[in-house]
Amino acid sequence: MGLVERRQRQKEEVRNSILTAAWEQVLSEGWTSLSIRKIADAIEYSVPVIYSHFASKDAILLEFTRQGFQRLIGQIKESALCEKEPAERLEGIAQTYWQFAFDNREYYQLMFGLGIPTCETANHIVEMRQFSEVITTTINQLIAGGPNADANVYLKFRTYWSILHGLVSIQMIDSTAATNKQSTAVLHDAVSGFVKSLIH
Amino acid sequence: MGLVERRQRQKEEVRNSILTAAWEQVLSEGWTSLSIRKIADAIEYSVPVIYSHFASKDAILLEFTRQGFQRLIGQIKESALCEKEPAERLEGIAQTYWQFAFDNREYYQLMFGLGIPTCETANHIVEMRQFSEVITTTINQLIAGGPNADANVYLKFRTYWSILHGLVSIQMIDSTAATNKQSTAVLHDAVSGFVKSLIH
DNA sequence: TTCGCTTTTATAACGGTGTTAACTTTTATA
DNA sequence: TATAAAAGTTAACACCGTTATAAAAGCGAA
Repeated sequence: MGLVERRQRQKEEVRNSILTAAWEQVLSEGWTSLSIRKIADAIEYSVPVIYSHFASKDAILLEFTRQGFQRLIGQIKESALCEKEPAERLEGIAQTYWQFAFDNREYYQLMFGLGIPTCETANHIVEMRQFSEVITTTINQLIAGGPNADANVYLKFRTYWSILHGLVSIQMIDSTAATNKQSTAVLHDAVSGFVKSLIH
Repeated sequence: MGLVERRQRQKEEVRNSILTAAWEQVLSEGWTSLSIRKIADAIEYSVPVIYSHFASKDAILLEFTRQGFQRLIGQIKESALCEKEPAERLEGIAQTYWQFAFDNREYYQLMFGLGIPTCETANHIVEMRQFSEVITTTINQLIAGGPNADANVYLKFRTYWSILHGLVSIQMIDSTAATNKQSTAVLHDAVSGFVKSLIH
């Protein structure tokens, strides 16, 4: 008798309905006004049911953070496969990162904006490490054999990521200021500058 | 009779006590757990008194944002005076910006972290425009007569600012990762790369 | 089928938040 | 001294996250 299995499946369904209801609220009202009570209302269950699936509101946000990183790393790996040359790969990753941020503003804001993932929470997200790995590997390929072969790769990764994050968040702050074309030009400018500094 | 003046002075004192009480709370517990009620408790007044000085909690946060920009622009102008050469000036401003962010983590997080100042709120802060002006002017001095004299200065400003903000916020996310010396090295690296791209 | 046990779900409360309406006290003026 | 204005307080409203407690439902054994 697949009784316990059916129950498991039903539980899973409720869990998913919680997440989709939460996501709809985030899309229509933003992260700040997301509330457990409104989720309960939307899925037509009482509040404590939510707490039998998630330990706290933060746990729900963490789940979305995880999802966000999963998406991001998926798209980045995909774009990394397209380019053979490390230099072009770094350019492609940058474009993908940028695209992700503005295709998924809510995700990006949760992942890096408010909340500010501390070292503890961020390190618990496996996908974050993958993100770091893909880029670090590419940088390594780029500088191997060059004049900067002895550079601290982790520091270089941080610089690269900083450039991306900085450009994205400044663009998000005043998104009316520059056109999309201008902004991607800035992105290209900054990244190519970084790449040049690595191989010269 | 300096009666109305005395009252004005007393009102001002209460206003200041609100801000200092709020600031103490922020220092000890962070922005998220700052509350009107706790402020009222600290200054030994009832809650509505606070609302006779500030229209809302956001108004209090806005006041601190203003203060933050005031400090930042003050320190930046000071450091800009030290250096005559535009290239070194940009280096100095970057160091000052970095220093400000980590000397005043709470300010920086309020100004750029949570909340994410939208274009509307940010533009109402006069000091923000000054910030933009000082840097834009310096960039202009740097590229005038060079091979990039026709570059879009505003875009270049955005790139510069993005580099700074990116480095600072990534450093804040995992502040245990790199030593201060390494981080300022990264800062120098990134900024000098930017400067080179402007004059070559 | 009915009893009892376990799982699931709901009600209601606790302590907290920002905000404001209504009331009281103090203060200064005519 | 009466009166109008200012200052301040109490208490409420409508929320929030979280949880203790009670009710309902589902299921196995008698």
